[in-house]
Amino acid sequence: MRGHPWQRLQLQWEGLIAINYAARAAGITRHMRVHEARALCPELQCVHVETIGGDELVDTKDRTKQKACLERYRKACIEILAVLHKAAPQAVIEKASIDEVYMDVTTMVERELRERAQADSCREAETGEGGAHDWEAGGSPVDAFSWGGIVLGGGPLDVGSEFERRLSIGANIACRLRGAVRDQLGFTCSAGIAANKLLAKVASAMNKPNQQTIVPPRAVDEMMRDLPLKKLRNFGGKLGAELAAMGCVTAGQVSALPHGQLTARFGEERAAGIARAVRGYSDEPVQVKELAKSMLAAKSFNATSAPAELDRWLRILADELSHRLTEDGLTHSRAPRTLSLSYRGSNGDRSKCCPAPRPTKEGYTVEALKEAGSILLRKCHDIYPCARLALQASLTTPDLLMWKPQDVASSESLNLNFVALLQASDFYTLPLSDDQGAISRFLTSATGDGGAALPEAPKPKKSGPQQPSIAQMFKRAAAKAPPQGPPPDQAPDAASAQPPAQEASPQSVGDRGASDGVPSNTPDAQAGSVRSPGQREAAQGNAAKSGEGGHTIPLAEGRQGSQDQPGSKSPLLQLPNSAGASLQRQSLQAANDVRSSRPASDAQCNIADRPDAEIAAAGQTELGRGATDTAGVRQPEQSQHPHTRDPGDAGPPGHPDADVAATPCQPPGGVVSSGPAGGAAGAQPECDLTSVDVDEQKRIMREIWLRGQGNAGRPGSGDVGGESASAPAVAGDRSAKRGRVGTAGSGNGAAAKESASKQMRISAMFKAPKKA
DNA sequence: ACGGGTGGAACG
DNA sequence: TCGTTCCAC
Repeated sequence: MRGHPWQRLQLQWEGLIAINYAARAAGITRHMRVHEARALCPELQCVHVETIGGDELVDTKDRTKQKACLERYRKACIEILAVLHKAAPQAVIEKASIDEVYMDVTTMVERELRERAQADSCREAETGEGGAHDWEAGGSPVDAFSWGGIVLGGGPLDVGSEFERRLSIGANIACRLRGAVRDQLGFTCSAGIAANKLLAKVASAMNKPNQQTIVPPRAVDEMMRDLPLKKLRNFGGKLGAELAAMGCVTAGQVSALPHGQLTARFGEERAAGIARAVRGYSDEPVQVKELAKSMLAAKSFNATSAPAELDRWLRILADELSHRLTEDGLTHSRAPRTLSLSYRGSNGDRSKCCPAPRPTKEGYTVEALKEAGSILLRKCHDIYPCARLALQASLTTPDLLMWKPQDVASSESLNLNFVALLQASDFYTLPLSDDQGAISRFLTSATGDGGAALPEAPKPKKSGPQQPSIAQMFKRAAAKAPPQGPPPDQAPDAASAQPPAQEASPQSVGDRGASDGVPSNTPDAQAGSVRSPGQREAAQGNAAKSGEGGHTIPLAEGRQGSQDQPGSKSPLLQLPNSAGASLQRQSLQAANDVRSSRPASDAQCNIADRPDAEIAAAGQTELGRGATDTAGVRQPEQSQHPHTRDPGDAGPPGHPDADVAATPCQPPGGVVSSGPAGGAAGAQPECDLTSVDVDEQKRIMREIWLRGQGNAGRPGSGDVGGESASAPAVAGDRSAKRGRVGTAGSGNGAAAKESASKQMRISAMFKAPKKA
């Protein structure tokens, strides 16, 4: 609703689906009909969700002909994530929903703590005065208390408590983040700052429009006592109903239940989980999560038994899905694994699924998907009368990356986690633009051919000499961009000379949209603007050479003369986000998977609600990490009620407090490290694609991708270290950067093996989905 | 008139 | 491991 009168609400068909706070104050609620709402507020303006299908020229939203399209909100979500990444480069970010994120800002908090300590000791040395930081005077880089937020249990925060000092820094961060989102995108949000995700989420909802709430551990008991159970995540459904049947409406009431009653009803394990949750304890880690694992296009309609009707809807669903899938493939280098058709038929909701069809050289066409859907549909014998159809694809995880968890900077010393939940309820009331968006355009311009908007696919031609190498493609593209691109004669050959050091490009392609405060709505810019933490780190490490927005990846094809010589430079491509981004994102995911098996404390932010979303954050001490903590910070606070810990002395079975070997955190040499080794490993890019037109970048990425797909079916193609230009190397590990791409040759055997195996997985990714 | 998406657990 | 259903949000 940015820039629009508060009266505007969002409408879907006849019902209101997003109600801003001003309208709520007027008594308008969700699901109200327009005329009902207007009775309460005559000047009310409603905006319909964007739709696809039907006749686009007739502006009337027709439920019987069109389906809602949420693309705008997915894009906005990506924009928000990009802003958060930029504003909090070290944070672990978990996208919890389209308008919520959790952020673990532990490392940022600890860095701040270290800097303050350092400043203190400097001052002490200079002035001879005491070194204690003057928290209240705000002499720190960031004044701890100017942006705090609402402190539960009564403020201000206690500067005598280390934990509360951490919370205050977390609150500063949350506040800065909210400001960045608001300034750059126009969305307001709320936040909760607490010791774990559970508390942060609850807190973020406590003071709603555009505020943030801090939960010091001392306030938890009171906070939980009267908290309605439904406000607790996972307690809103059946579980909540069962507990209600046992006479419990608040979390406190459940806490007060006799021990045996819970276990009798739910069993030992589940009861323990419930008991912990209602007391505000949680050790669920914040996990790097930004990529959707599945995609769904669905439509409900009046029950019909006409096959042609279903066929028509199926086409519309396939159309939407095909474009989303193609876009996803291009930006994240992955493909759908399964395709499933869900329907509401005579026996209720059912589904059928099959391996996803492989993309043709047109990418994912409407036809391919629709055909697959039709086949599934024929297997549904109880489908008529049908009142709903949904086409869903599960996506492969691009496990391109095999970084060890310890390679990932953000996995270091987690003593305090923060989660930011970004909720933009106003999200759903974004004004419509004149531009209907890419998907609509596809539909209107090419009814029978959803691929019309895609560029002409190059003939895959068996890897003949006439097919330009990937390196050549990029080189040519770069050469075609004279204004910014390096002179053609300076773009070195893939196998020979080293390029001159790249100047840091002022801005990545992906940054352009958000950095100037003008939200960009083009798919290209959007896709490019997301950056994983890992990618950011890599970008920082190589900033001087690579340019901030690009990601350097080694080129797989062709022989590389000096592959195994230490310090030799492998030819590298400078890609704008896309493939490189997913690489590192995955590695972080892997790291987090590991981390989740040990005790981790978390904190969380919660950004919610448009005209004002909100951020919640939580902080807490981590248990189970000892002297190996790389930060060297020993937490004295464990007795101070870190809320990831169980109330009792002895943790219940499976409690994370159990001994867990601490994983020493090593800098990811060559990837994140900026030291000599890392610097050497970071070979110069062959050409800087950030200077190339975005469309051209996409076209190339698409070609690479399709090439890989095309090879998939051919036996023997796409092999590791092959000479063919089939599978592009998309790798970011150290050994690859040393030029060991695709070979299992000399040098460190293990490293070579690792590299080879990685290469294999990369190739596999470009092949057909399993069991195609 | 609870529509349109997501993610995850459980189960055969 | 796969296909399917159910659940929660």
